[in-house]
Amino acid sequence: MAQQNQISKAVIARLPRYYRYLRVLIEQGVERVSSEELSRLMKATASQIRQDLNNFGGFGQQGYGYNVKSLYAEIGKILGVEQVHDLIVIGAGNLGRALVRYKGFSSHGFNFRAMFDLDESLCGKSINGVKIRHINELESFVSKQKVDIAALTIPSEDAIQVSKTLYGLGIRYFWNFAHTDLELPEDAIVKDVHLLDSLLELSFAVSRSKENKR
Amino acid sequence: MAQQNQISKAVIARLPRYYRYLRVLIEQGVERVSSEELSRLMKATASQIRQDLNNFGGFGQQGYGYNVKSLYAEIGKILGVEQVHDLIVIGAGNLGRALVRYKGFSSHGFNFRAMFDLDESLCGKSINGVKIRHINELESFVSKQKVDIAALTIPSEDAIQVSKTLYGLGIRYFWNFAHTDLELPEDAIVKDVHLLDSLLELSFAVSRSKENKR
DNA sequence: TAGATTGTTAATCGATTAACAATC
DNA sequence: TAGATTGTTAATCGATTAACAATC
Repeated sequence: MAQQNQISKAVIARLPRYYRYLRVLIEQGVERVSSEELSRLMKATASQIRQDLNNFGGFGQQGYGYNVKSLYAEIGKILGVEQVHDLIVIGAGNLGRALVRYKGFSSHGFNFRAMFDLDESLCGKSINGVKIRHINELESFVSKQKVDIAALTIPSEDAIQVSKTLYGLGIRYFWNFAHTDLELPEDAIVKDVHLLDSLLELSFAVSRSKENKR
Repeated sequence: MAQQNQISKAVIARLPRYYRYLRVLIEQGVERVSSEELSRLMKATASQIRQDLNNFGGFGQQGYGYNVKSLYAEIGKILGVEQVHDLIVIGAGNLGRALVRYKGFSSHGFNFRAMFDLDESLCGKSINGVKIRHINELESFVSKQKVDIAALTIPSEDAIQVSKTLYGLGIRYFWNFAHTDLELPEDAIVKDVHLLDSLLELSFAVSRSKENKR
């Protein structure tokens, strides 16, 4: 366990991108790829690619490069794509529904098991086969079913509260779309998707370019 | 212009978060804050906060700290929140509709001007007051209207193609939700929101914790 | 003035890149 | 074997943190 304990966040964040490019290569029927070729494709350095991959073991072969299919499979394994992941979505609004309807997740083992909402009029309905339940069923549902990840698509204050409840019920992985930081103990792992923040970064770039044009 | 030309991406990515915390302080009626207090709140170092803010000029005062309201306003100005940003959304699917319906953007000057889709049966409809047009109206629309940012909520291959078209029409800022990297010249600024990638990072953490439990 | 806290320079840390010996 | 390309160590670069003189 200790070996792969200290892999930096930067490396982990790059893995899905490798995975993506390798898939494209497979679809193109490419059998092998060198770090040099991959680096040109991905606009990274070959050094970085070799360094990154070697965090997990030597997947390549000197004089040959990397076998595309097996590297793809290895990275998939590292990312946990082979396992089934059970998700619930808190908040059955537009964003929550968009997540449940999106086709791209299930092919990587992500399965939405239920949605929860405060709005009674939504309860009982199904989105893409996923039933909307009232938030007061949350506790009983989570204690009976396996839930790996909770996606939060509710307003900030609610997200902070509900995430605490979910933590209390044993959930440790959170996909947070609320525009706030959650307030959870250290061992909770939160992946934030702050849409306004990313839009503001774009806005910064827009404004700056206007400055420069003056 | 040269002064503020070389601010690192890491700093820019942190600005929206400062902005968010300062807003909360304003709402709590807090008048002034020291880098030390803010650092405790945000779980950052006071050093980093002072360093970050000083990229844009001395907003603080020795022995006093920072005035919350004016710092908030300054960061807002830097992020370009004071300006109006005109957006179009390519793809009127679930995600595109969720973006247009979300209330949080307009209060920061982001206005959706139109949505575009291939599906004729959607065209003419409006989502939250934003009209869906056929994709073949894109060129004429963009040449007549001011468009700052294009949000792409369409499949990967389409996103690559359409973004090239949009670039040709003069658009330089892209909010990309497609699960691919765009292929645009250097001066295009792309902010990616790769939902599957972020979910895979969570999945990695889930798998690794299971490893450790064995 | 004394105390507090900034702005800024210097030190440290980590991540990226370069180089090259090992090896297929 | 010769050529190619990895795995890995060393050098560089950039970002974060610490320290402290400047100053409100």
